[in-house]
Amino acid sequence: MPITIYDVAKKAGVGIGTVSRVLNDSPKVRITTRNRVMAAIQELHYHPNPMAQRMAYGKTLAIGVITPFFTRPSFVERLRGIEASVAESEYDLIVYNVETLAKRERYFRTVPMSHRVDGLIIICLPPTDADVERFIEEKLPTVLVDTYHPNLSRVVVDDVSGGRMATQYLISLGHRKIAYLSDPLNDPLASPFRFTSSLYRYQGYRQALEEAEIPFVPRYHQAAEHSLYQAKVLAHRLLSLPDPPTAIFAASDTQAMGALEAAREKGIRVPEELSVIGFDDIEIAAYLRLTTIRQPLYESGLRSVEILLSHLDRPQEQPRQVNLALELVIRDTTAPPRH
Amino acid sequence: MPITIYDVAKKAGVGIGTVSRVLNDSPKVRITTRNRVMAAIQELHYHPNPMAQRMAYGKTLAIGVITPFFTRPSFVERLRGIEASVAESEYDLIVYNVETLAKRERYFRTVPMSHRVDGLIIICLPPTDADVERFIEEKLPTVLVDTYHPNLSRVVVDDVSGGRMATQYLISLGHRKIAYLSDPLNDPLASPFRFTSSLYRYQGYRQALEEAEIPFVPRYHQAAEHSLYQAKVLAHRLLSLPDPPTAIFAASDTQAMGALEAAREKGIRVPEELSVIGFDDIEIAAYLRLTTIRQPLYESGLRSVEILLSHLDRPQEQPRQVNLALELVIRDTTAPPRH
DNA sequence: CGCTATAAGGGAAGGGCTTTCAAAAAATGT
DNA sequence: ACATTTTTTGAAAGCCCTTCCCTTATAGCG
Repeated sequence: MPITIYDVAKKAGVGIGTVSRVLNDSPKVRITTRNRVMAAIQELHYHPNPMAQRMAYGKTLAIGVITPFFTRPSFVERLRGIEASVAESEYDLIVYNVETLAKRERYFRTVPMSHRVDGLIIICLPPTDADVERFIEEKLPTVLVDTYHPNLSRVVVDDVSGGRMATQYLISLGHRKIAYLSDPLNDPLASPFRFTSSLYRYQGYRQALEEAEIPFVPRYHQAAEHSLYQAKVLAHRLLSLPDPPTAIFAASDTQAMGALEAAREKGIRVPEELSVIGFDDIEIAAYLRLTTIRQPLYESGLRSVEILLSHLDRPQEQPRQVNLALELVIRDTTAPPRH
Repeated sequence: MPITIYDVAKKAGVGIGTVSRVLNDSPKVRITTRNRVMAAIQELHYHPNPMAQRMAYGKTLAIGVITPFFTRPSFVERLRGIEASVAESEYDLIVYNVETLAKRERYFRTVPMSHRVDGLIIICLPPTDADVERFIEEKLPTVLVDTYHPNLSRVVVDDVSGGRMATQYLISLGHRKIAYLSDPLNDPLASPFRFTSSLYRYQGYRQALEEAEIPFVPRYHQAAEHSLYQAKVLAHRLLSLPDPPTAIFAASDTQAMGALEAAREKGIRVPEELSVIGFDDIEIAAYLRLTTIRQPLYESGLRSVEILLSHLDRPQEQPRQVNLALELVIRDTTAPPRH
């Protein structure tokens, strides 16, 4: 019942090869013939069957993205960039959402074997060496976003330097009692997906302290599962210390919001009595007038697609790394400490 | 180079038909033969080429979802439900994100013709009659979520009743000066995607007022583009009226947050001096202790997939409607007005 | 005007699977 | 053990494209 290339060929009085050539803009078809074919296509409302095309091409014309995207606005923003970019290409975007370790395992194992996508983008989920070996064995071009593996292309920011940037800024304002509020850094139980950015930001924080010869106070580092609520709890703990910090560097804007909320509950004025700086610059940060380190989330999505498409064109290409710039965005939640 | 069904057949010493039967769990293959084939599959690490399967089946084994999902957390939550459900099926999930009218047009036109998906889910974007005609003509099973068309299956909530519920609750607390804060209701320019829920909630609001014989005050209805910031602006306007409302019903939790923020900026205490009620019960609402009308966002995604899969099994099925329940969630942003 | 060089087009092969059909093998009954 | 039924299996057809090879039409040239 559906119209095939044969119907078009018959109607136009040509062979199917010619129709296909018209479809694929092959130069070797006379303009008059082309017009005849085009007319037939119009008339029959013909649309080539994409599955047959994919079969013939030996490609799936699909790109997969594995992401833990629903827990944090930052993932969604990256995904938004990816979708925008894929939409401009001939590829479809297939989304695999990871919320559990089981699903992570499943997707990391089955997606490469199943040959359902021509290329893969992975957001924030660091693959193991074994995973990567599998990707390469299956010849599945893969690009990482906000995570790293030496054998895969990746789009990253320098989180260490971002951590330093934030901390240095607080120091430059005159702060010396600076806390770092994050998700768990090394505990695979508490952080099963092994997100790494908080750890690197922590390292930057430590570096900045050291450079300024400010001794690190272990109690000033508080970590818990990533959520607004948990962040608020941690901030309460920090602000209840006998010698509370005058500034809090939160590993994400979401966590910074928790800190702001805690301060509000304790009646501590921001930025007069407490400075807060976040990380990411998600949409709501501008609204809250939150000082933060901006990373180009949307752009990271765009760039990852760009790299992937280039790998798809040239399968032999070497992995490459794109570093996106971080930027300090000063708003209203940071100020010099009192006297 | 890739391993095909022929390699497996040769290795197992059977015909390709038999391999295919094993692959598809056909009952008519002897257990001994099946084992032999299985062994060959294992040994060769064979995975059937999905494109060839789709070609042979005449199906794409993909479900598309068209959504404006990146602007509001509620869309993401619905999408999360859809992904979870699709992941349990044999289908892939292809995401089409709509941010502009142009993209809406493009997806609504091309997705049905292109035969890239077997079924379609559309979130919050009401299709026109012409759109629906196209879906039906192309025999593309389609399910709507949070929007309506008589000829398509849909998963909805009763927004009118939700609007009443919210307003009645405020009235029951003793409020009589109740504002409604929403996105534009009828202006297609300001609301190009024709989201309808705010309008229905407004109708419920009006009904509740009428039932309580509270005259409707036009200035108490303020509308602007959906965003936290715009909502704050509107709330400021409401709170600066000569006779300001004692309660604000916001058409979404995001907008309720704007109202809370405005109150805070004006030094108006919530809930003592101002009650605020939202709609949706997105994640952050619990954290903010926001009173709201909960709608089952995640579940709406699950259910839509369920219906779609059933339509895919039985193409002749009649469109059906699933109504999900709304629920008043009382938290800390609502209280009786002061004396 | 005939011959060659080139452009254009027809049609078969191929891609990897499912499914149908007919043949072979096994099971059953006598 | 043989005929008959039932189960199991192999092979071919079909799904709808793209591409390659070869033929035919056109153009160019002497």
